[in-house]
Amino acid sequence: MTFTLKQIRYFVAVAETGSITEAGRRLHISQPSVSAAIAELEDRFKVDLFIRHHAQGLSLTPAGARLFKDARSLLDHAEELRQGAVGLGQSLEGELHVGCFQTFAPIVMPRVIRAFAAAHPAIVITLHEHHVQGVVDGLAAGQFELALTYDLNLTEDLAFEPLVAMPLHAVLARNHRLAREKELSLEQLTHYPMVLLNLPQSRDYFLSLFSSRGLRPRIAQETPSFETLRGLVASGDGFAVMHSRPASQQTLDGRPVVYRPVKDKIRPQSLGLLRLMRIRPTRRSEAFAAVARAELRQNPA
Amino acid sequence: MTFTLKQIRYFVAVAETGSITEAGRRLHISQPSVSAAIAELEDRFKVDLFIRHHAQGLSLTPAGARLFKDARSLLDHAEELRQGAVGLGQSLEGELHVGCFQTFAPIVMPRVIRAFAAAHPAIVITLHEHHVQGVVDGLAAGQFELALTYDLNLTEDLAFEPLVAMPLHAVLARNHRLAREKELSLEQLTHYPMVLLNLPQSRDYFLSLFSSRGLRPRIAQETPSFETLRGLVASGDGFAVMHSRPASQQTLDGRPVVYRPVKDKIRPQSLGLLRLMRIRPTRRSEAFAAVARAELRQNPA
DNA sequence: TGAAGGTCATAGGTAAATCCGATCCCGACG
DNA sequence: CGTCGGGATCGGATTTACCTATGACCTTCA
Repeated sequence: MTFTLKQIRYFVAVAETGSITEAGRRLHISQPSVSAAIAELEDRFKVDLFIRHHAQGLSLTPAGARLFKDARSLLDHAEELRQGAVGLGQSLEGELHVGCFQTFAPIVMPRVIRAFAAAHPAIVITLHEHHVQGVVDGLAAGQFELALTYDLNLTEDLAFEPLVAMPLHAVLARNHRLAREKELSLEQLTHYPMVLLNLPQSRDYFLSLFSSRGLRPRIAQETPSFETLRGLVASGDGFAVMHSRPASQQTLDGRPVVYRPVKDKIRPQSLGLLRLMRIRPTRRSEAFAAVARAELRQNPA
Repeated sequence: MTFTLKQIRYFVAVAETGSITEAGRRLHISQPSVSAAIAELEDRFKVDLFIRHHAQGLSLTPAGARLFKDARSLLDHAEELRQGAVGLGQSLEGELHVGCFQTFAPIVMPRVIRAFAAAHPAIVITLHEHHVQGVVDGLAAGQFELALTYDLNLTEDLAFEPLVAMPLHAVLARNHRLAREKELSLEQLTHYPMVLLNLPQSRDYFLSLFSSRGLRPRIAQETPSFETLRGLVASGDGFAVMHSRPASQQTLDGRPVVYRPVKDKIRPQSLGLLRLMRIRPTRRSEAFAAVARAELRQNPA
């Protein structure tokens, strides 16, 4: 049907050595094989590529000389692709796409990325922030090969490696009545209005924490934005509950919020590394996982 | 050892269709063949290129997506080479290298090339002028695949197609004593000084015309340049003998020369097309040969 | 909750391409 | 003229490519 890279390789070797026998030696292959490859190329292309000088090798025809240029460049191109392709899995250079649950992306990713950049300056990371299901979908769609997220919406073909246990906290304005308590119960909280994070999974999750205990908090506000949520809490619209707990106790508009542990027996949310079970990890993603482990285990958010 | 163009083709088809089965259909090939090709690529490169979604096709991993770009460009490159390669023999476009014996190159080539350019405007001709042996060597070395020359220095592996018989002429200044004669004999000429074309083959050839008849012309001047030769003749340095006979009777410096047939029985020199026996001609060189035949046969120099 | 249908992977058998050694052939060269 | 050097050809063995059939698994729909 069409020519072969191998034929092109043989052709280039012959053109370069001016001899089929010598080309065979160079390619660690027999002379008849090379001869056959050249003959087939000439047959396919309906052009004579070489002038045979009996008993003293061959030289290119004008047509052969033209093809020679193209052939070498094609071989170079193929070699480039091969280099790039093995690099795709092995090398610690190039790009790495990482997914992250959007709520704590601004909390943990800057630290992890900074540490990673220090360890692997040749890898450029692209961060993809999504809600929980979006992270899972992105993994499945191949948008990124590794993600930092909660152990939510997991399925059979996902491999989750927990890194940090994140217990539930209540978020309060510093002047909130309950801010005096060291710990809080969900029951206590329901006496006050609540501000709810409205993301596809989070919303149901947070509400279920209450409803499974027969509690029905009064929702004063909802917002899909984590920072807006903190702002609403700080300005007195109500309390909120969250697993992620930023270092800063200040909202973006400069007001103070406080975090108090929830004392109900609630399974801490697990922040960890998520990847597809069946996909073999690249060296880059392994490297990222190592950095994330070191960074988050020793120094959780 | 390394990957195959076919594997790349299969890979691209799968990436484009998002399905191994569909790619197989598109390639007119069975699904397991495609599956095997992909598996081998992933094995060679040690990277997973696709995420398998059971019962609903596959999608590219980030690594696969990177490779996809390179792969398509490599395929394009290969296709270009193929197009160019078949074009090398078949197409009436591109370049054609033609050799020509230098003495009559300025006489016949302009006409032939003009006619050829009219018939095949997409082919650009490169002219290589040499002495007779240089033309033969150039053919053998693949510098050009076709030449216009005399039937001299021919060997077994050269195919010569005579086009025009060129009888021997004497070249004289118009005021030369012998210019009055309609025809001349070599014997008559030897009474006057001779100007000799000094080219590797021509020199021996012209001298042998005389010596084989027991004549020894007196050489007044020698020159390797055809135009200089005519100039010397016109300015009275002597006569010359030649086979080629330009339309113009004027030398480059404007003086008149005349041509008179030589009446001795001398085999006319044959101007014709020369090519290598064993090399199959390209369509372009066939086209050139046709034009040269038409142009020179009907209207010899 | 099966059943049907679709997808990719694997297995086994066969056809084809690839490769090699031996040999032939043909100019070059002494 | 005989030898040599190198390309082409031949026949056979091995490897590769391909196909059909089948298995495993998932999705979808009744």
